[in-house]
Amino acid sequence: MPQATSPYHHGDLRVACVHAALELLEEGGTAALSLRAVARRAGVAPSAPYRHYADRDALVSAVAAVGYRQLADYLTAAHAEPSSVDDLAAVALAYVRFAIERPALFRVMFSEPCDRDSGNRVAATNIISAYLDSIVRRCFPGADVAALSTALWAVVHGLAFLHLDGKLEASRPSAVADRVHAAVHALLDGR
Amino acid sequence: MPQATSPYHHGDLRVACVHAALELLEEGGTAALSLRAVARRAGVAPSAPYRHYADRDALVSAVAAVGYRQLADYLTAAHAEPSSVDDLAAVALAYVRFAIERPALFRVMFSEPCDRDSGNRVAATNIISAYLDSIVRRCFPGADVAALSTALWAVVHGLAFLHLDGKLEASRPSAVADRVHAAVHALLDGR
DNA sequence: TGTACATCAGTGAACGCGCGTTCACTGATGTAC
DNA sequence: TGTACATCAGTGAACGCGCGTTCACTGATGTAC
Repeated sequence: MPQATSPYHHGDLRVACVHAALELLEEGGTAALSLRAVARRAGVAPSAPYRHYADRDALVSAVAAVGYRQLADYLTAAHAEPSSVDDLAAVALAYVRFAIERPALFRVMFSEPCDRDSGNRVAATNIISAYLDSIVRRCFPGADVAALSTALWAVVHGLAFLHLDGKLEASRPSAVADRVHAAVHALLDGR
Repeated sequence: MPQATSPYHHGDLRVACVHAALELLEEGGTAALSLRAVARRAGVAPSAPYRHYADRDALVSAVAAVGYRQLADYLTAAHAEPSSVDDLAAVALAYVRFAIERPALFRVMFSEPCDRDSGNRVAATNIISAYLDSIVRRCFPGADVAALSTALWAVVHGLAFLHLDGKLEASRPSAVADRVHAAVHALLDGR
């Protein structure tokens, strides 16, 4: 009895590799992400992934792209169409939470420029940019969209990294929530 | 004729290692920073650094600490006592420039929590926090210092990383300057 | 001032490791007749 | 419907690499008498 979806001969190693990579990141951090470990985890010879990915970087880029899509989903799940500063704070918190909950994936997504594999990664980044732009347009009509949108992305991105890197204490989720809430309000209230 | 300062027998390997590490980061990025490479660059046996650093992490922490001090100097050089939004934008730009000019060092400074070696790194981080707090107190009397200070750090830190990671185009210095300027003003004007 | 000794920074060889990547191969799948 | 063949996903052994760390050592320095 074959699996419902098995596009190729037997396993779909292409996506199995990405899943394996996500698991490895979750369990062992950035350092745990090697082509050999991925192959091992997928139950396959070390050379097998080369059928689907030109090299390590290609796999990493595929993983990053999946990460972007998941982040975008996470944000829109927090609020599809935020229209108040409080809504915005909720989205900001979602961004920071995503980073804290999946630190290694987050680091993979935001490390080194978008290699050559621009297509995949840049496109994924654009989804987030577009979402941000639409928020700014809705919440702050008349504002300089590009400037404010960049500024807001920077705020949440900075908060995410500062928590990730231990510059801001992140052990208690409520402390994180309070801090993000306070920061967003400090910047945007009365605007 | 002995060197002016040579605390130990001949070379001061302790600081030579840190200098070597800084050079390696500058030239080859984060990946180039290994204990063996540092020893090589310092013209010394691979095991020699172990006289001064317990392990690789200890060296990396020392490097990060130096980076923090340099960043603090860089910021105060941009403006010792910023008192207007424009002054603040200049400091923000200095922060971002530091990251762009020394990306590998910046990444070393802000990666992974402050290990055990808290002393050195946390102390260094605190210098930056204190500087920020003093700015906020001077520029925005009556504001929630902690919240606004965190928010501002997040903004500049986010801008730094987004440029570093290629999410914001950073090839033309003037584009970076304009963007940072616009972002800071978008957030703080009329405050 | 001169000798004997302790200290300890730096040596060099060796360890075991996991990595990325290559290569000739095998064996199941799908296609053409 | 059945056989012959091409395709190509996955195998497994091997390559060369640089890494972090250890260990017994050597040799220059500084100290005690």
